[in-house]
Amino acid sequence: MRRNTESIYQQKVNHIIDYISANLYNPLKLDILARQIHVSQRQLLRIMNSYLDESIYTYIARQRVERSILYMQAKDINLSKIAEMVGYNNPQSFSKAFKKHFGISPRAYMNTFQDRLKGYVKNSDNLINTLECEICEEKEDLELIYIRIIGKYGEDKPYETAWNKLVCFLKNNQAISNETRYIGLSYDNPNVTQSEYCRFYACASVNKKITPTGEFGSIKLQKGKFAVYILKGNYSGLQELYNNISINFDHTLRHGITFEEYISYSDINKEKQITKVYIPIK
DNA sequence: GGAAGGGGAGGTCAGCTTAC
DNA sequence: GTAAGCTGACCTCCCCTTCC
Repeated sequence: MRRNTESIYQQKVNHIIDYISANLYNPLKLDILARQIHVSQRQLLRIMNSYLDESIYTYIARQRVERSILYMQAKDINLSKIAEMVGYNNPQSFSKAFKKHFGISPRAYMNTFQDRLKGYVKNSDNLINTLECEICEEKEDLELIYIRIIGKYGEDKPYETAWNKLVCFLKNNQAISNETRYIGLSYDNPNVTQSEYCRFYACASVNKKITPTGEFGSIKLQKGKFAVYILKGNYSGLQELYNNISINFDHTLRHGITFEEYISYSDINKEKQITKVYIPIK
């Protein structure tokens, strides 16, 4: 493939992936998506097949049922509502798609999840004490430039390559300053999404307008309140921290905190060896 | 000449409706 | 929650044209 074409395609893929992520509850017909990036429906299929390693239709269906898992973790939402929230017009279609993907019905999955929570509550006091957590508020939206990695979280080589590419891109655009923040966005829960499909965005904040090209994209983190978990030392304890946070949902719920969306990010500060994991909250 | 992109045809399957 | 039947959207293949 020609270099220029590849660069254009990567931008189109970035746009479509971000569009799907933000519009899962809407009809995502092929013609609508094709219009988003000004290509024919056939060309859209070709481009996405080659970059996603799965058809766009499979990708959308997978995103929908995986997103539904997150909504199931909130109380007082029934299956009909969840089906609607992830783009299904009726719960039957949602149930069918869910069972095809996970092998069990949504109702069975929710029951299993509630049982796990009950087990967690019994032992929660010890766990709570091991987590250092604070609430912070970001006063301004954060403009970010990102490069996407799809694959197992924490794989050294692709992550190092991505961060190096990002820094190089920023340097070329004279966009690095002392105030630059390096942020990792984790969009998928590896306990739900197969590791080879997990999406991680290596991001850096920018305080001037930059037009992303090729594999780089731009994204805005909304201002608001966050629960911030802090990991001191190297990254070897990061996985354990994420595990603790994921089973700590009930702890946060009992403190009046609910999840709006499963977008967490790590604020990376290599000099101080501190990683902050942010969970957006209401 | 090779890459990119479109057209057509036939098969497949997701989604919807309905019934239980 | 499950199953059957129907419909339309999607996928795949092959071939052709256009573009660089």
